[in-house]
Amino acid sequence: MGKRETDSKGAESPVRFSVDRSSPVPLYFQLSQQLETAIETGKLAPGSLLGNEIELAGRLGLSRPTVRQAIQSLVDKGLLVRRRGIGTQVVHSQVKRPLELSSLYDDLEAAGQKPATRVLLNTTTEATAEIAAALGIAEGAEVALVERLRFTHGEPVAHLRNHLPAGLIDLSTERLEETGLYRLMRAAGITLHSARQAVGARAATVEEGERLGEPEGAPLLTMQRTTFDDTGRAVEFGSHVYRASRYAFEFQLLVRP
Amino acid sequence: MGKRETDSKGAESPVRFSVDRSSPVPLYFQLSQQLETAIETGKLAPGSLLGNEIELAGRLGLSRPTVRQAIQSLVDKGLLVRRRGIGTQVVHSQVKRPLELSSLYDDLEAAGQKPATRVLLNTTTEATAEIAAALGIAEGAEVALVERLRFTHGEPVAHLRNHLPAGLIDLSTERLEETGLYRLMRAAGITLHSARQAVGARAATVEEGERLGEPEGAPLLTMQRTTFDDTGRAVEFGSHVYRASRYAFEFQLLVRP
DNA sequence: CCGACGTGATTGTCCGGACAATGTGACCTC
DNA sequence: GAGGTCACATTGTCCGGACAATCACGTCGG
Repeated sequence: MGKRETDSKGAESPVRFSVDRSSPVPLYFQLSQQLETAIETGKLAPGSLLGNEIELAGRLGLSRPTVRQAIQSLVDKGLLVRRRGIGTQVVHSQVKRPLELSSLYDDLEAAGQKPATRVLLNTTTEATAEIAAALGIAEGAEVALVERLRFTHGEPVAHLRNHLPAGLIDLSTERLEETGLYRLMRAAGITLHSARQAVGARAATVEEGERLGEPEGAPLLTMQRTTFDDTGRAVEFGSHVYRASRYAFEFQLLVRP
Repeated sequence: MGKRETDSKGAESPVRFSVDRSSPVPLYFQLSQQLETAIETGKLAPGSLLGNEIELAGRLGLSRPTVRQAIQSLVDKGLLVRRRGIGTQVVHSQVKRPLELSSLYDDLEAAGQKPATRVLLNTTTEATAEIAAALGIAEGAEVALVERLRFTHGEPVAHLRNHLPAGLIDLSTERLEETGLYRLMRAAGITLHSARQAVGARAATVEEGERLGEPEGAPLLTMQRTTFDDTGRAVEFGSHVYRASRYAFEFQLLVRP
């Protein structure tokens, strides 16, 4: 298919933006949200120019740095591309989410599935050497241990095993069956910052097969993840197993030059 | 007057930074690189404060916006955390790479392995419906097709199959055996922008097992990836298979609030 | 003794301007 | 007509300043 599209550059600012100076929401954020909405709804066509920053600033009654800040945030999101001497263009690829640190629960819910959780285990134990190393605590220290089965449409999808430092949050089995672990942590005031992940595959053991409804030797997706909050403290270590026949990781990622 | 004696912040600047105004390298970038180096080498200890922006600007002979720009770039990388009223802290978790869009070749090379490539196929073919949809071209259109085996230490690690729009770059078999595909594309002036990936697992077929030295039914990691350049054009569709016993995806990701 | 309050420190937001670097397109020369 | 040259448009970088928002901590009052 031809890449060339009708370069109708005549369409000058079909979209009207405005900011509310009495709002506590930062001006650049108001603008970036309006821009993002216009892009997502197609009001700003892919490939179209955005109009130069100075004129845009003048039209909105903002300064150029403020407009630049708004634009930059969308460039960081991958929605816009700046070209010196040309202007700022709307990227016309299907950018969705640049791989958020989301729980499986959120993933499934976003995919329109209705996730359910069965808590198999909710207790405390002593950290093994592996767990202690991942969480940065002493071997033998007390840690919370949660094992869950995650279902969609009544079918098991994954077996989730999580270790958390003792006393970090209150893990009620009821709430664990209602929502995802990350939501509970965020609700407890923990600000997640980064995670280190490893994704691999292996054959199912007999026990794993029984739990997940797969035969022995069936391929399973594995993920191990250590999550850190913004102080650098490890707040969670997860060791998860997914049915490869039912689940795959899908994500979008951006290039940061 | 009741001057404050608790001047604890004064002892917080053991590192000296400097900028070269005659260099064509932007000042904020010079500073951010020096900061990054200081963090990586441990000269700036994890958890330590950075000294407030105004003082830092004055010490370097820069303006505060410039210093802020340098700091912000490292905050975006996950190396620093800003706290209003407190200061800017060095994160003390082991941040490595926030999941770049890298080729397997670069991954292996960075891991200290010595990757080798054998080109199995380097030709053109007609796009199937799946390929056409992934690349956004017409079904039956001509596409380049490359199949490679990737080795480390003489052992096969992955089987890579790539489809590219016809005529995008010149795919010489020799260069494909020397380096990775992404490097060739970048060298051809293509600026990679984003990619959509799916990672899953499945059991090896007989043929796959023979190619990779695994028995039939062995678990394999699979990845499908469509890569886009900054105009939104799809430049590559890859369908890859990795030996799960020899390879796993490892990466770090950041939370973008 | 303990909580409310204020104060200082620091980052967050915003402004207006200046010049540099870069890519496009028209113009000019050969 | 082909190719190089130059003006123009646009983003990139940088400055100096101003005020607001937020957090830690010491002080004061109950």
